[in-house]
Amino acid sequence: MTKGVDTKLNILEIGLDVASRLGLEAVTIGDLAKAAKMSKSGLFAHFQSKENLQIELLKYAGEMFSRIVVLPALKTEAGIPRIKAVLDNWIRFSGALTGGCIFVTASSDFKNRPGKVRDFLLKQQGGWIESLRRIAQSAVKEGDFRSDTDCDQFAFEFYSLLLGFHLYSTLLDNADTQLRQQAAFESLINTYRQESGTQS
Amino acid sequence: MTKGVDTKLNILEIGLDVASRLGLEAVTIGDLAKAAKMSKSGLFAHFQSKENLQIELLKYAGEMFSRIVVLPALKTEAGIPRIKAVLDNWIRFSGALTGGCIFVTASSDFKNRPGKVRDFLLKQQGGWIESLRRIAQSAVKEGDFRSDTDCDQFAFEFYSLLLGFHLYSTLLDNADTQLRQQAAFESLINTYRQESGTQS
DNA sequence: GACAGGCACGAACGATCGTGCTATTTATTG
DNA sequence: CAATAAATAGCACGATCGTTCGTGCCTGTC
Repeated sequence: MTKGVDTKLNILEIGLDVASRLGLEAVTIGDLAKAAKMSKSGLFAHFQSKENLQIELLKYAGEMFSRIVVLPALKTEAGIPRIKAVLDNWIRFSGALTGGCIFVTASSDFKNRPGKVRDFLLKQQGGWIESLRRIAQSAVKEGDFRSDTDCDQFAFEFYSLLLGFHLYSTLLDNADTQLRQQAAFESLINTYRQESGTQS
Repeated sequence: MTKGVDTKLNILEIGLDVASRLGLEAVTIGDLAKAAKMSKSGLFAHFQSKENLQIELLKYAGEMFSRIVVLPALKTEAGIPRIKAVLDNWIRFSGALTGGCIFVTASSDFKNRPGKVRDFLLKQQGGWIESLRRIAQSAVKEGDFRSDTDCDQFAFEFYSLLLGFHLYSTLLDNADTQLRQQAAFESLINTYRQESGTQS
């Protein structure tokens, strides 16, 4: 029973990279089998359909996302430090895949492709935005953000910056992107910052 | 000579919508032919390859983009009003296609697909960002933006907001997205605004 | 009324798509 | 080591992919 699991994880690992590059819909059973050095049917047997494979890829990526981005951030001091941690972790997660964050790619891919994959992706994205909202809220409670902060608005603006970073760093290979992202983040934080104590 | 051109424009019009929904790579000659009520071969004859079709779609979309987004903005009063015009026009352009802005979709689709299509898209995206930079620069000259403004940085942050809006409005069907976008835009503008005269 | 060119069509190509079946090999267990 | 179960491979399927080719229909010119 243990051999199958290993193989499956290997497939998912490889598939994740392919999906991040070419898109979740463009992942082909044949290509994936070739990349995993397996036969088409041997690989296919692990999933029961392509749709299932796509969902399992998203699930696998979701666990990776929690492990790398969310959970470590929650162990970081609440408030602005935690938000900074989310940013750094997200960039690390996105950089770990050849084609960048698979959720961004998949969102573009499935925005108009109804079905179980889209439904699953929507749930994941909803959870992610909700996480951002909660982290902003903890920053309010901590006194780092102003008490009248619209946390959903913050989530929107923060995620937007990530999307901008993602496009710049995957499509255009602009060398300054990291610096731009850094500057934009600090500017965003300053917009929400509670003006107590020293201020630059 | 005029019949062929008409047909071709019709194909491009339909293809643009399909490409905005499913992605530029997922546009299938067969599907497109069905949508245009033509035979596969009849449609194919207008282009000489799929790659060519994709490039012509981008070119067609680029002209539409200039006509709807950029040119009208340049006729608007320079400075913040012009920037606001770009924003409004972009949202209108994006909303005119079922799947949103085709360049955002295509960027995700071709970020790791080397070839002529990607090269062409890159040139277009470079031009667009350059336009944003220039418009920001004119806002500096007009005295609306501070004189130490990093115009490329503004372009990055502005485009990021558009990407955020795009994802929220195509994938998630959040009702508040338009308001979020509006608030984020004003917040962004205030970050760059020259503090001369009255200020809210 | 013969002729030309532009335009669209149907049929067919090799390749590949996702997905079943049936063996055969490989692991696990008694 | 034998028995059993799990994992993989081989092969074939109908459908569709991008592309080519030959043919016929229009429309206008001499």
